[in-house]
Parts: sequence; structure tokens; C-alpha cells
Amino acid sequence: MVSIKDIASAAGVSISTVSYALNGSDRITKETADRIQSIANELGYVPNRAARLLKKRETMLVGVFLTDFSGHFYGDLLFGLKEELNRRDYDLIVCSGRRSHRMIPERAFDGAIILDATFADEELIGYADRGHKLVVLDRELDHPNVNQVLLDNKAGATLAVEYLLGQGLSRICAVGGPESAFDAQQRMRAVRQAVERVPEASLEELPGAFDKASGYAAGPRIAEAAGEGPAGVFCLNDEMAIGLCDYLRTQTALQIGKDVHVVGYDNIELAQYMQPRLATIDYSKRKWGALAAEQLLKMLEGRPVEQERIYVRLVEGESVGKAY
Amino acid sequence: MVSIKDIASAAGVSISTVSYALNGSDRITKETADRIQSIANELGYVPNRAARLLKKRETMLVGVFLTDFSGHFYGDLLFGLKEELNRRDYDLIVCSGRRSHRMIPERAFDGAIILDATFADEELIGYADRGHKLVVLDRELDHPNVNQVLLDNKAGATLAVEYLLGQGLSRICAVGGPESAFDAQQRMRAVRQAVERVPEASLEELPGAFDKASGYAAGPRIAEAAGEGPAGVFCLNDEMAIGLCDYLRTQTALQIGKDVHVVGYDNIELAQYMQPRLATIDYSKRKWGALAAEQLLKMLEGRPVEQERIYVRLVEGESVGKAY
DNA sequence: TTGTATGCGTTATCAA
DNA sequence: TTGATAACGCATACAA
Repeated sequence: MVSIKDIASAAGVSISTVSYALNGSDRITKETADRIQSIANELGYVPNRAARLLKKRETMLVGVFLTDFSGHFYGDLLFGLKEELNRRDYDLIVCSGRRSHRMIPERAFDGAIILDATFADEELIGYADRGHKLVVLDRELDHPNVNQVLLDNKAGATLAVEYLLGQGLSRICAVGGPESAFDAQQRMRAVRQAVERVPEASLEELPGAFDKASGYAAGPRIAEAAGEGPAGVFCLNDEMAIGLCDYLRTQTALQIGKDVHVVGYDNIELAQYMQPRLATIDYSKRKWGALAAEQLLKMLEGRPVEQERIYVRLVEGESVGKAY
Repeated sequence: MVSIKDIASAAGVSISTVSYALNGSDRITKETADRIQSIANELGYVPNRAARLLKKRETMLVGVFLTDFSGHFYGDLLFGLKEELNRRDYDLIVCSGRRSHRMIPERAFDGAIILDATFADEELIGYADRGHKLVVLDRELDHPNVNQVLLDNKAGATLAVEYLLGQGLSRICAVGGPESAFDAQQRMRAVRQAVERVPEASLEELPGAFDKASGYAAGPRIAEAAGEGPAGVFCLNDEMAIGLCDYLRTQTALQIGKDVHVVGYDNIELAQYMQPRLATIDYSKRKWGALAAEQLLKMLEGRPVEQERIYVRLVEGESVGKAY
């Protein structure tokens, strides 16, 4: 490994001169700086990030924590994040899994973005207390070192339910998310409110876990309910909606968009390839990422941060039809 | 920030005692070790990774480099990687983009896994020359510090083409990948061989870039060709096959699986939701990840590594039918 | 069993 | 404009 010490002796100068030259300080003559630079290149010098970090306490790195890597969802979000961070000379790295949590207190990066249910609120507060800057995308936390960029879950869930109701479907089923999931809680609350506002509407809540399997598992009960007349089903995310459709298609003779009407949430890519096309709630994942990055950068630079929210819109699809 | 120095003074011992105690050396009495440990906990001590790294030159971190984060593909692969690495106390971090390449020479991790076209071969050889351990998944590199886990592209492409030929389709179109992509080159070569083996078969090669847009762009030429009788199209990956199907469905009256027969490669999740179901080449992405992790770990531990290959199988689908 | 002292590669303070 | 030197936090050879 070649260090500045090697460069220094090769150039016949002191290590501090090398350090200054390499970091572009104007205390050094252009000639010596150039000479040192070219010697560094020649020797294939690469700064030691550990040493620098030990001294400067700055990684220029941002960590993003995801619950898992199961695709679909995260591509655009990460793209939005990376783009914004790179613009400001920060690099992005993605982590997942409990083991990796420790990188936050170990100061592996200057800040972190959390979209990861495996973090408990208290854990995050603990990091924030120690001075680590956090942006959370999946919960609300009141702390000077934490900011959030949240989906407008209330608007989205309301749109979804009102879409069903507007089609004349008054028997609403909602397939929920994990107990602990903030997004699921918010959406379900909005569902209840929206249904309550309509006297003749009824609501049945089914458990779910935001994955295909739990959508599939909700199938039997929903098929049963559909026996008593057309039902409008709001799955709190697309993944479950797709699982449910899989069930209905393979295990029953019920027609989606006719006997059972299904709306999802997230507008994942798969949704548009479903037959019939899945009605869902859409929002810009890329913008979500970009905004999160921006918030974190502001915190890192000590600039004031204003609360942001990601707006949503309804995407209609043939998975929902008119009730007769 | 609380360091071992703080613990030492709080415990009334020297820093080396603290270091030994915290690292579980048996040179320390169990009592003092316990006492120090509890003081450390009390103070909320977290080891400084930079300092430790500077000394030990070991991050216990493996970096995975991807061309982009666009989902679908990588979920299972990363899962396989992470599972295997965690088992051996290594952590996984995911990087993407040119900027992040420098983390390799900067020794941000103990080894790296590359599935990223933005690395040039020479660049990787350069890192390997400097002693960095690499496992590459998208090329072949002959270097003591590099190992590869490759798909059996030849078998896969041959399976795909012979599937089409076996259905009586003798007019084969192949939609290629980026010039520089190793997988694309291997697959296309196998396609040519498979077609040449059958005297009455013909092959037309169309350019592609492994994305939906380029599959879509190949649509017009394929529709034209289909005018002269049923054609068998092998898209060198699923992404392009889906793009092509989008074109055929929305821009032509041609029937997929009847007028045009389509096979993809990768068996991404979307493939099974296509209507008709996309025929494709499947392989275990999870195993691919696990094997790559294992190879890297072996290199890190200086154990001998044997070459591995990921086997593939054909998944039939209604996107291919019989020719008449 | 514990303490002292040194060095890992940088940056930064001060003096020259 | 440059150089000597002291940190940064930790691990460890050696001394006690």
C-alpha cells in the first residue's frame, strides 16, 4: 500500500506538503503541487479512507436501510436518492438486515435513510440522541436529528375507497398490513373514516402482511363475501392485491372487476401487467427518494428543513368495474 | 463520542485492559472483564470502525456492485449473497454507479462482487493487481485475485432456440444485448450454433440493449417478418421479451404464441404474469448469490476455489406454440 | 493479570 | 511556501 509517506520521500518533501498538495491547498506552489500529484498517480496512490475518516469524521457516504432487497419497489426510489446525493458529492450505499444496523453508531456514514421495519422507533431515537442524522420514510418521529418524508397515506386510502364506493360498491373489504407498519395503520384509519362517511357502506377488515402470500390467504374469505353480492376490496398494497388476484383466478370462478373489485396501493410495475389491469394508488418513487436525499443533505449542512409529503393519485384499472 | 480511553478512566484501568476485555481476551480476569463490559454498556460505547480498520485492515464487509437498482432481478441474488455472508459474520453492502467504484481501492470492504457493466475489465484487473479480492458474475477474468460464477449461457440459449425449432419454427429471430455484455455475447454465439445445426433453419439478429425499450423497438421488424409466416423470437432477456410483447399487443394484431413465438431469458417475476405466460430460461438467482459469496469467502480465507457454474432450465409458456 | 508505548495513514496546528 | 509533530481511536508487542 502506498501512503503519503511514500509520496513524500519519492518527492523529497514532507508528508504535510503532500497532504496539502493532494487536497488542493493554495499554500503550495503550483509546480510542487503538480509534481506531487504526478508522483502520486505514478505510484498509484489511493487515499486511505479509514485514516481520513478517523481524522475528519466525514465519510461523504449515506446509508439507505431497506427491510429487504425484494425489488419492485425500490428501484426508482434508490435512483432518486442516488441522483440527488451524487449531485452533492455524496455516495449512496444500501444495507439490509439487523446485523447492518450497527453501522449507524459506528459512524460508517454521515447520515442514514430508513425504510426498514426492522428498526424499532426507540432504536432510531437512540441513534438520533447520539447525534446521527436520520431521514425516515416509514414512520413519524419527533426529534431534532430526524426528519421524515411520508406518503400521503390518508389521501391515497381515501381515494381508493371512494373509488370503490363511487362505482356503487357499498360492501368494502380491506386487507391490512403488518400491525407495526405505520403506512398500514394510516391507510386503514383512512379507510374506516371514508367508509363511515357513507351510511349504507359496510367495512370488513382482513389481516395481511404486505406480501403476496397474505393477499392470497385473504382469498377464501373474500370469495365467500362475494357470494353475497359484488364486493370492493382495497388491499393496502399491490403485492397483496396481486396475491389475491392469483387466488381468485386460480381457485375460484369469480371475475375480477365484476364479482370482486380490487384496488391496490403503490403502483408497482407488475400492476400494469396484471390482467385485468390493477387499479391502484400511484406516486413518484423517484421524487420520494430525491426529497429524502435533499432533507438529509440539509440536515448534514445544518440548514433548516421543512416537512415534505409525497402526493398520490388514483390509477384506474379494469380490476374495478361498476356494481349493478 | 465515548472511546476506550473514557472507559479506561471510568474503570480505573488502562486502555489496553479495556481493549483486551472488550475483545474477549482471556488474559483478563472474568471480573474485570465483566466490570469493564458493563461500564462500556453504561457509557453507550460503540467501537470506532475507522480506528479499528486502520489498525486491523479488516472491514468484515463485502461490497456488491450492480449496474443499477432496477429491481426485479436482484432481490433473490442479494438474498442469497447476504444469507451466506452473514453466516460467516460478514456484512453486505450494495453499491451502484461509477462514483462508488473508488470504494474498492480505498479498501472500504474486504472483497467485492461485481455484476456491473460500468466496470471495464482493465479496471477490475487493476484492482486485483493491487490485491483486492473480486468475484465477477458478468465476465470472465483470469487473475489469481478474481473468481467468477457464471450462468450457463450456452446451455440456456441452446435450450431456448431448440425449443423454438422443436415447435416447428424454422425462422428464428434473436434480439441481442449490449455489444459489451458478456452474457449477451455468449448467448448469441450459442444461438448461431444451434441454428446452424439445423439446415432448414434461418436466423435473423436484431440489436437490443437488455431493456424493455429495445424489445419494443425490435417490434416493427419482427411484425414484418411475421407477415411471411410464423417466426420464433428469442429475446436474450425477459425484459426485452416483455417490451416486444407490449409492442405486438398494442401496435399489431399478431397473436403471441401463434403468429409470433417469444422466449426470454432470466425468468423474472413479471414473466409468469404475462398473458400469455412468457417462455423463458430459469435459474436460481439465490443460489447464484450464495455461490458467489462462498467463492469470495474462500478467497478471503485463502482457501482454494473451484470454478462454479449456474445451471439453467427451460420454462415453457404459452408465448410459444406449435407452428403449422 | 495488567500497564506502557508504538503505529496504522491522515489532517491540522504550529513553527520555521 | 514548507516541515515537524501531535492528534484521531484502537490493537498489540513488550514490560512489569
